[in-house]
Amino acid sequence: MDTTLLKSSRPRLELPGKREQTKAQNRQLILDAARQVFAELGYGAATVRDIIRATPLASGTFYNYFKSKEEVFQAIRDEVALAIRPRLHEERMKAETVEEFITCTFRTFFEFVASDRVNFRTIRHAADTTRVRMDTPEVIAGFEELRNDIEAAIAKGMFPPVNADYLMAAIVGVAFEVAERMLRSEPHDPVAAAEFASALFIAGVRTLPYATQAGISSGTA
Amino acid sequence: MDTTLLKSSRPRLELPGKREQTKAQNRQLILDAARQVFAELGYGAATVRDIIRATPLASGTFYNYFKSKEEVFQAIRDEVALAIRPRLHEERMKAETVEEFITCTFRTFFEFVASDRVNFRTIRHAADTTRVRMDTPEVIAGFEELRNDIEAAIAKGMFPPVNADYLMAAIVGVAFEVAERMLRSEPHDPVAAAEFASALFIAGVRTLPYATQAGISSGTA
DNA sequence: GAAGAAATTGACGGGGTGTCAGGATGCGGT
DNA sequence: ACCGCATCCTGACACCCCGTCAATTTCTTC
Repeated sequence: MDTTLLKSSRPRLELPGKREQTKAQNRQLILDAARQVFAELGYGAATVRDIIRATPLASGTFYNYFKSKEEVFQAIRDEVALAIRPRLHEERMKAETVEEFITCTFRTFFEFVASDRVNFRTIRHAADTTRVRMDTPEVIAGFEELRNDIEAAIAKGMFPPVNADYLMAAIVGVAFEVAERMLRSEPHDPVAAAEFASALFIAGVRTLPYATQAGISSGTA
Repeated sequence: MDTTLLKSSRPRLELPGKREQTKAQNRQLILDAARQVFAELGYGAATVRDIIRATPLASGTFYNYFKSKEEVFQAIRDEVALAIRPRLHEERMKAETVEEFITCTFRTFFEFVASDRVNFRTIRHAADTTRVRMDTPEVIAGFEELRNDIEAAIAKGMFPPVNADYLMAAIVGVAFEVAERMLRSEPHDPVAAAEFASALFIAGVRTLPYATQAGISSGTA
């Protein structure tokens, strides 16, 4: 569709070459079909054949681009993770207080989810109760970035020395689970969700048990 | 195996009848095999044939007991939910303070997970990053019971009037995600996990935005 | 334009799915 | 003890999905 500078403008520096072009196009065809099919049937019920059938390509071609439906799913998730991760990291780096750190994390996340629920619907089957969550390398990297940011904030004295691993896990758990609830009621209200989650953690980090490694001791009363 | 009072003691009130017996036994055979297979291959890769092969039964017999591998999985999850749900509810009913309410919830949950990781491993593939979470009716009932308990606590004046739905979601999210982390490092320390999660929420509920329906207003500063 | 590289196609062997007719087995009545 | 019935078990079957591969088409390069 987006055939800008195909043969209209100067074919100056590397015009992609028709080979490269259809390659990128086919990949996109498959990804779009997969999003469609996953949203319709749910990840579990969807099949590589379903995806390729929603495409003008032949079944064998699928395997030139992805090894399995799992890998397509990963690619879709990675797209999402790559879109949001830098934003989250950047905002957290600018934070100078606990409040800013927590608030901007949740604010950005919930707003992203609300605006991108097509991708998030992919994860759940409509009529089914099965939820599939795939922690792709990109997603895991996002989690670890959060943990690193927490550790950096502790080092700066911004956070008390809490267990960064558990705090990261808790933030992730609340973010995903509350997002789920948020999507369940129209109209979506990412601001309310973010305020809720932020308040919980802002108060929480002040009283979390301190733990440099694995020891436990109560924080401030 | 457990053939107590089969033909030794008085065959008084309804001895189950051989038919019923083998039926219950076959069901258990399938469930045990399924637990084994899921733990070994992961839910996604496991197949009805794998399960039935780990059993002396024929393939067709499987479908006399369950419609699909999904239904077996549900049955297993329901067993777990039924085992822990009454315990959680009972302890929360006894709670007279926010601290007790929160603490006993997490304490019981994490100790259960640590002692029952066979069932929890079922949910994750060993080498794979795909996580499957199935919210069966029993599990959902457990979530709603938590929300009801929260609402009851609010009515009693024990909790401030927070958004019970979000609070429930947050507790669930933290419980599952922190449990995941807890299981990742040996030896498991459910006490530390519970202390962490409890501290977070005990402080949190004091400052959560109050919301009777969907409105938002800050709680105590 | 021809030779070569690269990508596409669809048929194929292997295996999983759910079903069903036929056989086995416990149950109740005589 | 035996028979007829209902129930359950069995494994073969038809169908579909998977991933591969030789043949073919399409692009690139000289």
